[in-house]
Amino acid sequence: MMTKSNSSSENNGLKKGPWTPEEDQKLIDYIQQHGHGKWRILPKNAGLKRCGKSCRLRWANYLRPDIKRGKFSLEEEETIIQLHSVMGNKWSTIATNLPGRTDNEIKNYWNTHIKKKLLNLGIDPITHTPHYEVLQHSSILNSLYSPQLNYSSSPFRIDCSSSVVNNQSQLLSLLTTFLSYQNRNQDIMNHNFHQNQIGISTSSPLLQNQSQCSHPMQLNSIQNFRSNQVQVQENHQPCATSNDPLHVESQLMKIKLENQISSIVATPFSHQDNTSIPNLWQYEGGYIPDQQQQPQSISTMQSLSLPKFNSIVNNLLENQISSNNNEGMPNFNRIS
DNA sequence: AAATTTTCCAACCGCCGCCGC
DNA sequence: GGCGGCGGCGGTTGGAAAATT
Repeated sequence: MMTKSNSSSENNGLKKGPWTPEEDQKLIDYIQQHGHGKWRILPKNAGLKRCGKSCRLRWANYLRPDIKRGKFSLEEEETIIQLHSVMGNKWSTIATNLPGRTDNEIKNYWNTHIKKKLLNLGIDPITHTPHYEVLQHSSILNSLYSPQLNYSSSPFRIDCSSSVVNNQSQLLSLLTTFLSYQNRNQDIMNHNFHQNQIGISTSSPLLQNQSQCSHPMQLNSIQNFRSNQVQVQENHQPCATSNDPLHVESQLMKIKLENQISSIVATPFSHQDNTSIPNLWQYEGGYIPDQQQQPQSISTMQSLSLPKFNSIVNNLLENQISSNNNEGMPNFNRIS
């Protein structure tokens, strides 16, 4: 592959551009025999017309035997997002937490895949916080964040220093979980309303054409906050009604997210060690509605146990779905 | 089938910090 | 302390490959 300058371009008699298989072999042979280091003198000894820097890069990013190739796994992707939320563009540090991946590879993957996904979800890839417009449409997030919204620095920046949600990376982990569903062709939430039970199955036909529908959250009338999302929404009009399975799916997804947020409010994040990555998949349970539980004020949810909160949410869900006038976004605000 | 556009990534560049002199 | 060489890092980009028209 021709990359950068033409392969014949030279600088002080040193070759630049893509490496040939012959050059690769020379480098491999030399390093296997003598080890690496002393990159300045290495190319001369190895018979390569390259600068040391080029050799080091080729070895570190491509020829090293312990490099893992191929598609990034879901877990790797989540790890990258997690770590990036904590340390920003520290690609080499992030790479130390992903065995076999190079900083260059992670950087590329971030720029070509993850950044776009986050943007599509309305999450700022730099601050890892939802864009304000997203928060506006999520009542529980709203109730948690409204008093702390900080408009002075940036319209998208959220002050997460409050005691209610005291760890930004936790919120991120939820959103990451949310995001990860987008690409799961299998093992995504199913809508099982039978016998008052909402569960999760390992496969669902509902989101099979995700590439067109993008994310449930954006199908869920969290709209008009990004032009590309508006476009997707317009291309998929049927999602906007309560009878549409995709709409139901999106409601469930939203509730699952809010459910997790509630559990975090109840159990503040205690990890201080940045190298410790919370398990994003620890919550895989369904929701068991408790019909006796009455809806309560969102403001009291901070002190609710998770099962109680589940039942409240499910009562809400039942009410929302049984009513016929809930086009678009479920209106949780009415009980607050 | 061909032309055009978009996506992707290998490799480059400039900068920075460390180390030895 | 100052200087230069080196390794390492992060941002950027040229062009191949893939996707779209």
